[in-house]
Amino acid sequence: MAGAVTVRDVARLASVSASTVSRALSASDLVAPVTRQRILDAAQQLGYTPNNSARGLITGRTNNFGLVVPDLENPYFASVTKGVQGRALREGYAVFVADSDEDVRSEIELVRKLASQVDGLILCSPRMSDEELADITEGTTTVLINRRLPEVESITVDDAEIVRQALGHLYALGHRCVAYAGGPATSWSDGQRRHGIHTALTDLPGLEVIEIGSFTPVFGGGQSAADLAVATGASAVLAYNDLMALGILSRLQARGIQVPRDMSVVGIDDVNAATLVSPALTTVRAPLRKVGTAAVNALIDGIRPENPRLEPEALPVQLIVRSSTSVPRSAVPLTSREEAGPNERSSNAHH
Amino acid sequence: MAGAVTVRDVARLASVSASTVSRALSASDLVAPVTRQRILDAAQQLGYTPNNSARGLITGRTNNFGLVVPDLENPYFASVTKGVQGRALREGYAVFVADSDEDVRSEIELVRKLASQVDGLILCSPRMSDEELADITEGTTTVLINRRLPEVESITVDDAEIVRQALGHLYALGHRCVAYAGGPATSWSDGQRRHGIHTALTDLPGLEVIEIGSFTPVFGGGQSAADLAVATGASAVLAYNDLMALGILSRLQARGIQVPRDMSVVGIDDVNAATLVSPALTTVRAPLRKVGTAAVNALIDGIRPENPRLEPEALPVQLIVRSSTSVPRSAVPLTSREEAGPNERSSNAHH
DNA sequence: TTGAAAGCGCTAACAG
DNA sequence: CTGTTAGCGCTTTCAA
Repeated sequence: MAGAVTVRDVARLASVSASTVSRALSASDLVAPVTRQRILDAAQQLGYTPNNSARGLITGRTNNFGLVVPDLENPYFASVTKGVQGRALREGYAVFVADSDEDVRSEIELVRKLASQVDGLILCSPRMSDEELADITEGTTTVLINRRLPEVESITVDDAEIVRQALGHLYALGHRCVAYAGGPATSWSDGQRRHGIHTALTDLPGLEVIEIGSFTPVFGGGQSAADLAVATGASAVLAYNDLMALGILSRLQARGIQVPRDMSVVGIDDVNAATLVSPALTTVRAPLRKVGTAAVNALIDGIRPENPRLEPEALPVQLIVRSSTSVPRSAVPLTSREEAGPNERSSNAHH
Repeated sequence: MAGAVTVRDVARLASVSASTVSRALSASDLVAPVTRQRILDAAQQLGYTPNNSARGLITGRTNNFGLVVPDLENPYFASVTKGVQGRALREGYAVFVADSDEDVRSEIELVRKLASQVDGLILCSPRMSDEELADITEGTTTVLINRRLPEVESITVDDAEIVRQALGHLYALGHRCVAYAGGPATSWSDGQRRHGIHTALTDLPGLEVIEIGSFTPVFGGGQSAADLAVATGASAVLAYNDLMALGILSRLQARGIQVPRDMSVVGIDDVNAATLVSPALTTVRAPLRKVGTAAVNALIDGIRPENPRLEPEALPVQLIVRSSTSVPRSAVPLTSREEAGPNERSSNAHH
């Protein structure tokens, strides 16, 4: 297609054999510098481009990666994709991106289709079951994002720390009753976060966290969650992610409930849109692009284990304070504290 | 990698020759139904997956497409990518996605890298010059998005109609002085839109459109544009795209200028984020995903010209009225009455 | 340091 | 309808 020019053409022009051309182009130190230069010039002159199919056929490697995400329009995955993309490219890999549209069946299909033509696969929070996942990744170097599975490499963020920082922030502002609007019940991250809440509570005496349910982790889910959050009487709400938090913000505004005066809102991720709204969203930033780059690094380590580039187990996060949080309306002035009994109320069990 | 099982293995198990297996898997009607079934069963049983490299080597086709976009985190391109993705997949193509990070050099590099391993390339508003573009697409089936170039297939939206609808809407509300916050001067679309403004004006007597400059087509660009728009005394502002409109909204709010009471704002594209803010953004929807699918269709037509799937020259658009536009403050009530002088440029400029 | 030869897995003539 | 043969463009032994 692109270039009908082959190694043989280059070889002829450079007066060497095809194999020498091949060597000059890959294992460059196996050929005499002069010859090598001559070959390079010839290749340049002819506009030679190696045929990936032929190369792949014999080496068994494609220099391609595959990435499967549930929804490219979700800014979370857009950022991760961007991270994967950039890093892969810098390492000489092109990447297939596939959008499963949040659907398990197409997810499986995509993995099948891609697995055969990549050196490694990055699966971003796939919906499929552990068994399907284990089954389908068999024989392909795979890295999971935001999900752990024995035997499979994975990249996650520090969910416990996310919750700790979010809750710590609200606690410091004086909030003592916080609603948690959770993500999908099947979500691995959501599980981690709910667990993190319980851990965090031991350090935050007097804090009560009310779990108001599981929601689809998008704008609409947040809108539904908002009313429930209000109904609990909480002075602040922590959402499973920014998209939900944005939905909460929107619904609250629609009801005339002022943020942060009447209700503080905290998101998770620090998606771009978090700064597009007003009040700008206070959130715990997850290093989304870095998640992507780390996944690529892990993949490369899996393929070429020589010089592994180490990554932390769970990527660090950071609270970003913006305008959607403040001291609660009912706050006790800092000077004369101690109103609610210390360590009195603790988290209610999830219903 | 994935399956070391080859056509020969399948052939052996099905007691046929390799070529029959090959035929059964592609030109299915060239082989006896019984044989075919036997082969399919054998393939299934062995977990056979065709080797794309080998197939590509001989057929010269890869069944892959490439897509180059400036920024995956920009929701505009995210949507286009999603469209490309979905359609390509349905047609049996996997797609390489490459993010050029708005950089010409990497754009060129990406095209080079991808061109050799795809059947077609979709280039989304590339920054490179016409010459570079023409040069680089030489020999590769290419479809351009939002840019026209002789000899190269392209998909665009109806920019003139976008402007007509946006301006028509504002005009109908009673606005007579509108600021246009343009996109990059080098942008093909922006040129079309400015041209569209002049055309539209002939149908909208008494309307004045003030072009306030060229801005980077993102949130920050909108923020800068906002103050200029206010300074013109216009009662409404049309932005080059939604991201800019969102920036304008934000800056206006920060200055205490109420939207839409003091100033109406109209965006273009109807990106997801347009509904995330309040007031929700009035905008002219461009069929972003459809742009992607149309590009894929065009690519397929270019590759297999047998049964072309026709697409309109420029994709249709639609005004979406939300809450960021209203009658201008100084509007003349429809009933009659003269409040401000005719042909006024009543403004609420704050300096 | 280089060349000759072999073959990766598949498909496309061409016979049968 | 099916088998045989040949070869896509490249890399990689193995000799020289």
